[in-house]
Amino acid sequence: MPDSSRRSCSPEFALLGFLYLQPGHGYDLHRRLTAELGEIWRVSQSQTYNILKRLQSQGYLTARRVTQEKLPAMQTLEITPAGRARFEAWLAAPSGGGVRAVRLDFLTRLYFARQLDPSRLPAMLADQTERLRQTVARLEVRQASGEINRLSLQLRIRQLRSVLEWLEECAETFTRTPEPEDRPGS
Amino acid sequence: MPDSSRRSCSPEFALLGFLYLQPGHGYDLHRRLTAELGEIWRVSQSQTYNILKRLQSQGYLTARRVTQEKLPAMQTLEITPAGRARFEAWLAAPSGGGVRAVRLDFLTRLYFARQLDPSRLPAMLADQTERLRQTVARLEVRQASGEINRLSLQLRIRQLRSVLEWLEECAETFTRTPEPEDRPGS
DNA sequence: TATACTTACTCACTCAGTGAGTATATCCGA
DNA sequence: TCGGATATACTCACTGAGTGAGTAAGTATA
Repeated sequence: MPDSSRRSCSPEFALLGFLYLQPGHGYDLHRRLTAELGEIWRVSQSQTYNILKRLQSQGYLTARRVTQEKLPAMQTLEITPAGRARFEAWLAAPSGGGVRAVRLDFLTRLYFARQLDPSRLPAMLADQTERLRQTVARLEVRQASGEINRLSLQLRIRQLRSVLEWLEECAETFTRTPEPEDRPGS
Repeated sequence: MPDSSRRSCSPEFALLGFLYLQPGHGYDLHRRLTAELGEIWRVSQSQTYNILKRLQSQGYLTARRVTQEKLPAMQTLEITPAGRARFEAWLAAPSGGGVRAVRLDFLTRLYFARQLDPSRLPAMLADQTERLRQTVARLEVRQASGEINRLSLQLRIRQLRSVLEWLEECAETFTRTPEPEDRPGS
């Protein structure tokens, strides 16, 4: 794994989540991913297929070939019980305490929690805030050797603080609009 | 490539840069990387070797086997003219306008520019600031569909703004201490 | 009638990254 | 003195991230 606390560095849980909500096929899942979470995950079509293939080989999805009248044949993907369990575990577990984890993992969890269990949103936001505070505290006492390492550390701390501010704004947004209106697939 | 503007998503230029300054071998380069730029690049030893092997296969480095009296044999790596050119081009070219580019690419360039041509530092900082301002401006007019995409966009803008603040602090640091005292390899 | 787009996917490739393993030498304490 | 920890210096096999081009059909458009 690249740097730190990478539970999911690819949109695998987003894809799993779409299929948790309803079955679908690769082409469509890619479109939904870019439409619904395009500011979070920027993946190519082939990469989407790569991930789906892996999820399938790991037993989280099953595929069924469907021939269509006029359009090319497609593989309808369905989530397995193992896949459902995996997704639920992911959704319930906290995200990491880094910037990246918030930008990717946490935001994706927000997206699904909003649709599946909006009552958990305040707790999720509070937990994440706490986690980030801990990370900041840890970095603040850390000493780096050399000017560049010090600057890098300062940058990371600043970044984390701005995530904390953003989380406050987030909390506001969700208390203002407790019910999601723009449900996907409608 | 993962998300956006990834000129160098691995410490290849840092390694090339170390060898630009003086020849060395893999083990030592990895140690220097973690010591000098450990807050920027967090790579395993084997990954360092992977990158070095690639640089070698691309003709930017040459290796020479050296047998030692008591210690294991090692490969001394030397930069080629093509490698020097590549490094110089990288050092002179601007970094991307994203957070990641600053955290990785730009900071690494700062590290080397400080040693090789400190007079360019103010210009580098100014250029990078300008680039980031442009990115912010671009994102501010962009509209995202859906609450989550909007939140993600707001987060990115906040992140960029905090990088801008950090750049100001950076400029201060470098005007206060124009001469680097902690040169490596001394 | 040509051509360009949409649907739906496949393939071959490079790069990122890890974790364990190998082999030798030195140091340090019981 | 003997055994274990640590340092030097790499290697290997593996999974996963990511791209870009290609394929093959139907459908709209000019």
